[in-house]
Amino acid sequence: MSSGASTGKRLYSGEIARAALAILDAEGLDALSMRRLADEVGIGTMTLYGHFRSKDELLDAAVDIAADDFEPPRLSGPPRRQLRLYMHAVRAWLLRHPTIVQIRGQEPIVRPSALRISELGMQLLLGLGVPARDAAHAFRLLFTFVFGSVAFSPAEPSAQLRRATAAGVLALPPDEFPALLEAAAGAAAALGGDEPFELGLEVLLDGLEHRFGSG
Amino acid sequence: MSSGASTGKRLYSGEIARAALAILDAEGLDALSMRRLADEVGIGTMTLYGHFRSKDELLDAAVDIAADDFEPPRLSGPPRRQLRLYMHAVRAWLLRHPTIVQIRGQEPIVRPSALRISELGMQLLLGLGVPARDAAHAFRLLFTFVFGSVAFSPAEPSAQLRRATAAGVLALPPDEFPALLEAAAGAAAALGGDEPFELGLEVLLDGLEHRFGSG
DNA sequence: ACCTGAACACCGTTCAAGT
DNA sequence: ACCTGAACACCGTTCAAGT
Repeated sequence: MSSGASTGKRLYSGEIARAALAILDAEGLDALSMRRLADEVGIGTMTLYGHFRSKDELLDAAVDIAADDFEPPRLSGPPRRQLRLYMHAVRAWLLRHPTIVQIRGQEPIVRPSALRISELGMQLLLGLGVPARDAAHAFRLLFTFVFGSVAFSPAEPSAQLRRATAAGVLALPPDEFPALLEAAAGAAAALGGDEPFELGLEVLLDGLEHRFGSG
Repeated sequence: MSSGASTGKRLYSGEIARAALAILDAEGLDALSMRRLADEVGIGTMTLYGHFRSKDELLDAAVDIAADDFEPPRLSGPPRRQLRLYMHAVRAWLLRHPTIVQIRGQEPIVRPSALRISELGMQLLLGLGVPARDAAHAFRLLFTFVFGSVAFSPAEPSAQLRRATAAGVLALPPDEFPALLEAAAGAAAALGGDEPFELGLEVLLDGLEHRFGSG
C-alpha cells in the first residue's frame, strides 16, 4: 500500500486522478496533458489508457475527487442564513478547484458525487419555503450565480487590475459612455472578489423570498 | 474591393477575423486553428501573423466583430420592462456567439466594443432607480446571470437530454437524495432553455427593486 | 495480462528564406 | 516589403510490439 510515483510500482486509478486534480488546481486545464501526467506519476503515457478510456474520462474522475472535497457548512439559524452559508461553501469549494467550472461548461452535471452537493441545496430551498415544483428553478438560479461568479469574476482582483480597469473606463469618451463613467467609482469595487458575490447573493435571496417563500 | 478567398488576393484583417468568427459560431472554440483558418481563407498559415500577433489577438478581433452584431432592443414601457428587454437582447446575442463566454472566461472585459453593451445596461439600471454607487454591483449581478445562463445551461435542451436527466435523477438512491427526488419533476424543466432564464430574471429584478430601486 | 514505444494526425509559433 | 515553408516543441490517441 506504500504508493508513490518514484517506486515505479502499480498505481490505483484514484491516485492518478488525484495527481491530475493537483495539476488542474495549481495550473489550470491547459496545463494537464496525458504525457505530462504520465511522466509526473512515473508511468508510460499509454498506461493511462488502461485506467481511463480517454482524457474526458480522466477529467470526470478528477471532478469526482474534487467533489469529495466539498465541505458542508455547519448549518444553524433561520433558513435564509443556512442558504447563505451553503452558497458560501459552494463558492469556497469552486475556488479551491476553479477548473471545475471550465470542465463542466455546457453539459449538465449528473454525477452522483456532484449531485450530493445539489441535494443539500435543494433541501435548504425546501426548508426556505420554496414549493417543490419551483425548487428546481430556484436551484438553477443559485447554481448559475455561483458558477457564473467563479467563472467570470477574478477571485481576488489585484490592486493593479482594479487600477487598470478604472483607468480603462475613465479613458472612454464621455459622450458615448456617460452611464459607465457615472458608475466608474463602483466599477473597480464590483470587479471581483467577495463583495460583489455577497451583495449579489443578498439580492438573489431577497428575490427568492419575495417570489416563493416566507423565509 | 471584391474580396473572396478563391482569388488569393490581399485580405483585410477584418475579413480574416470575420472568417474566424464564422468558425467559432458554427463549430466552437476547439475548431478554430490558425492552420485551418489560413487554409479556409486561402493564405499561408504564417501570413496570419502579419495581421495578428498571436491567436489571442485574433480572438480579440473576432469578439469585436461579434460585438457589432449586438442588437439593441427597441425600448419602451416602464424601466423594469426595459431592463428585461435588454437582458433578453444580451442573451440572444450571446446565443448567436456562444464561444464568447468561453473566450472571456476569467478576464474582465475592457474592449470598447463590448463596453457599449455594458453602457446601455448601466443606463437602464440608473433609470430603474439604482443609485450610481450601487449600479456597478447590480450590473455585475445581471452580467453574471446572463453569462452564467449561456455558459452552464444548454440553449435548447433536447427531449432526449431531458429524459436522460430525469432518468438519472430517478435512479438515485431515495434515502440519500430525498430533496432531489422530490423536485425531480421540475428538474427536467429547469435544465435549460428559455424558461429557467426568464424565471431567474424575474427573481433578479424583484430582488433589485426590493434592495435598490422603486422601479 | 499488463505495459508501452513508435507513429499518425494534429497544435501555436519562431526563424530563415523566398519573391 | 510582404509572404511563407520548414522546423520546433508540443497535443490525444491508435496500433503493434514487447514482457
